[in-house]
Amino acid sequence: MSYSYEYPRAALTVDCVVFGLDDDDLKVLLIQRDLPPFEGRWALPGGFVRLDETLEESARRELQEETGIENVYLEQLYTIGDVHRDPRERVVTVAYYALVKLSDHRVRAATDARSAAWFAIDDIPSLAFDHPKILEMAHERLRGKVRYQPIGFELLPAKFTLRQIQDLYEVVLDRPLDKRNFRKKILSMGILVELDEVETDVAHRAARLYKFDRRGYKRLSKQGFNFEI
Amino acid sequence: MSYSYEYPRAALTVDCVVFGLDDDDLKVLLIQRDLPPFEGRWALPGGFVRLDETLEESARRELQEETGIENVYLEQLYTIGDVHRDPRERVVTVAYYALVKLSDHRVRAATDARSAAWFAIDDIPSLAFDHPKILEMAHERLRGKVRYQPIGFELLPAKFTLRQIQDLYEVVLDRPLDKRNFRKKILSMGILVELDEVETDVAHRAARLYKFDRRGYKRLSKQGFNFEI
DNA sequence: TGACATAGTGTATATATAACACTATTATTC
DNA sequence: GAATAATAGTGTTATATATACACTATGTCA
Repeated sequence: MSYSYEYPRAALTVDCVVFGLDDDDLKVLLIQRDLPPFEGRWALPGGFVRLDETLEESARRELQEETGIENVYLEQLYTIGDVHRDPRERVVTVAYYALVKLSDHRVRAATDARSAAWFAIDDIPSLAFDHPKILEMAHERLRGKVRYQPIGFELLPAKFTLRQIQDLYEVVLDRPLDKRNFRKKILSMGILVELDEVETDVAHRAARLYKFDRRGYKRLSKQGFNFEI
Repeated sequence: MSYSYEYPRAALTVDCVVFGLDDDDLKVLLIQRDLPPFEGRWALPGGFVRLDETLEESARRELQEETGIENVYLEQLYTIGDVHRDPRERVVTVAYYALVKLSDHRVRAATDARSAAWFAIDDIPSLAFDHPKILEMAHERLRGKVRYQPIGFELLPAKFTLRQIQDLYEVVLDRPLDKRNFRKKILSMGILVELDEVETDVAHRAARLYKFDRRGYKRLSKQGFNFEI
């Protein structure tokens, strides 16, 4: 079976930059290519867009097929259409990125990929295509995003400590934050609810638990507030 | 002549949201469609991506062909790929936006378009496809961008007054700004050079002229500084 | 020379950010 | 059960930034 068109068409793909939050490390999910071009090289998970799915659905499906990862919140990053970015033919790719909690997502390789694995952000192997550029872009966007939007609450358990949020921010921003200032700021935003519980099974003073107040969060997001930490 | 592929492919288009800065009005460039679907309806200028041009080159070419406008600085906005956004077949579009000085750009209609014209941002006719959504997105992005980057210096003449920049910002932000605070802020950024000249041919005290300091600007952009007005 | 139109200027207040160190609580160990 | 270890939790001060606000200066034109 083949499909004909009056004018030539570019192939359309999606690529995903999935950042994984380790306890104190930011990692990226890569797959090892099983087919030419760049056979054997590491690359961003991704693949061809089908006609019956939206771009985001494509990204989600490819991610699932190639790495086994599901249920992530993807955000569109950029569309790259340089004429010769793929040696075979014209390929335009829509890049997405996501931030997930690493421990929630055991990877497993599947179709089209020899294997999938997490790599520390500052120890990335040589990548296929223009994927280094895409990865760099996504990393920059992630760091930028943190500055004006609270991120990552979906990465925390339902109940969490303030220290856990701070760790999350420190990993993404890659710098230490002042505990008192951080707590002041994040509490003043009114998106956390203090619970009547503390953490258990720790060999030191137990920290208070909080939960995320989705309604307060939505109210703030609409106002386009600043989240300078 | 026809082109065949093993798998079906989406058509790939670009669409341009060009904002035009009038003296005290923000306008948008639209074309009237000359062909079905949506024949006769107003729409964003745009069209199919050719295989030998990048996405941005496509956008630039379509803009030139349909409206006669050239030499604008386009920025990628978003890629929209809803499955049924075009009634004919699957069409994925990469949207770009730009801000230009309206008086510099006389429009003239051309291929595929009955006519091209500027419309005030709050008086937009019913648009084809999902173009209302794209326009809304671009408008939001433009307003957001102003907040953290100095914009629009390329829209001013080589020598300009502080009042002219302030007008520009007031139009984009759609609210009045305090003259003293604005001047303080913009001068403190070190991207303007005070000239030894004043404007001429005005029926009142002449304002001092400034020019834009490109080097200072580049230095600042790299640091990702804030430009809250 | 007086009316007009816009240029140009400074201060006080409120708010946000940044820097900084000690006490409190709990589990564990001896 | 006292000492130790580990992290939780807490306020103040200094500095920088943002906001609000009104009058004088200078030129043109009638």
